[in-house]
Amino acid sequence: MRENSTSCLRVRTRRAVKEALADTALELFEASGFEQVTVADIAKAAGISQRSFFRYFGSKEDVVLGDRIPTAEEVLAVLTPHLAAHPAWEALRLTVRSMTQLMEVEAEAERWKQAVRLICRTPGLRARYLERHLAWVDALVPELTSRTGPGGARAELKAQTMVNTALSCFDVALTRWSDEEGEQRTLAALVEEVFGFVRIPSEEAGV
Amino acid sequence: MRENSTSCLRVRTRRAVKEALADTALELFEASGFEQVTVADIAKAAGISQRSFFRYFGSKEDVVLGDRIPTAEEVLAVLTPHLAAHPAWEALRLTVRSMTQLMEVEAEAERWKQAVRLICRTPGLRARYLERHLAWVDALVPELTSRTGPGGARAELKAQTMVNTALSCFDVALTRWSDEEGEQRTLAALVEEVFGFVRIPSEEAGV
DNA sequence: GTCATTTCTGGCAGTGACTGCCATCCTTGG
DNA sequence: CCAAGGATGGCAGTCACTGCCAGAAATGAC
Repeated sequence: MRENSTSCLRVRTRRAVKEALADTALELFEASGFEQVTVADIAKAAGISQRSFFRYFGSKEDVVLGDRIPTAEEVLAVLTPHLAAHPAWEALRLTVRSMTQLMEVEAEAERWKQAVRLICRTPGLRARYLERHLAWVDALVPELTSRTGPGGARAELKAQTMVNTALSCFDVALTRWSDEEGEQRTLAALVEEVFGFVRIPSEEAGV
Repeated sequence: MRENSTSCLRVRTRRAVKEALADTALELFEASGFEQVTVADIAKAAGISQRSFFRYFGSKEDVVLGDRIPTAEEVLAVLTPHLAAHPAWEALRLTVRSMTQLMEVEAEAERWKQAVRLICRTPGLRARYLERHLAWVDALVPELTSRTGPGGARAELKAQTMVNTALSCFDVALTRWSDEEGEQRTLAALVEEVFGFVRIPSEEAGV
């Protein structure tokens, strides 16, 4: 197949350029702050045109948030099996824990940590980050609604509450994790601790 | 005093113009969607220059979010007395309930409802809205930290979790409320129901 | 009423993020 | 070597937003 060999090499090059571009940009952001750095600055530092920058990243914010954040489909794929074997809140906890492990293992932990710190420090980025969370909520709620009890509207309300609460817990853990410099605490351990603060009584076994 | 009489009249005019401007803009947003409407459109429809628009609203998003959303200081002022008389989680619940009542009473309920619907429908607005929530979190967490237990870092972590969870509950209730057309359910009642799903065990009375 | 001060206003130019279009490469498979 | 397709750069244009400036209007002191 022609397309295969072509893309095999092209894709690799493309990915390498994208990686280098992200490195350059993050370095500049770290030094001068996200908003102070213009796209023109990044492009010049990376030796490409401004136009090409937007061929690699849909927006300036994408350089930071980029592909690091799982899509709604990925999260849903993690949730579904857990949901088959556990009650709803437990399944959410396990899902969040699985995601943290994905993030830490990938040898990009330090870069991800740097990105999260940048996100927490920049309101605009933080907002975009939360926007992605919303996509997760929309994807997870329907899956959960049927499991949270009988009542239609009430079940959906509870599902929304649970998902939002779980993501809040994740957010708190992630923020704290990115701030801890000296301590070696695992993100997963922080998630466990934060989830330990919250109880969601189950209604599945009867009222 | 000269400045007093001046501002007394000027401020009133200014407020009226701002109100009319917001009405015009919301009408356009409702009809064509937030992103489809340009600032130039709003200005033309309101009969002012584009430049003047930005003298009344700091950004296009401010027309929707505007002054409707309480500031961090206001929320803190509501929380503090509750915190003196109740355990932390209970105080947060009462605080959220108080805020809902503020929003419903003000005879602007329908307009606020319309705004919330617009916010929920527009990702960018939703993100900005959540950004304001973050300001609340930053303001409320310090006040709560001392009340959530003895341990320093752990207490702060728990406080962050509680505040974020409470705001999630508020958010879920508000979203549902804005969607309900026929039903006459109170926002406060919805808040009660949503908070009913969540338990935050207190550690204050001993480990 | 007159005058000086303050405030509001529109216009204009400029920045910064982003997009569409087009000409030009440069790689790749045949 | 050649044709096809992807990658690139440049250019013009949109949109949100800002600073600057000059003119109009309201305001307060006299």
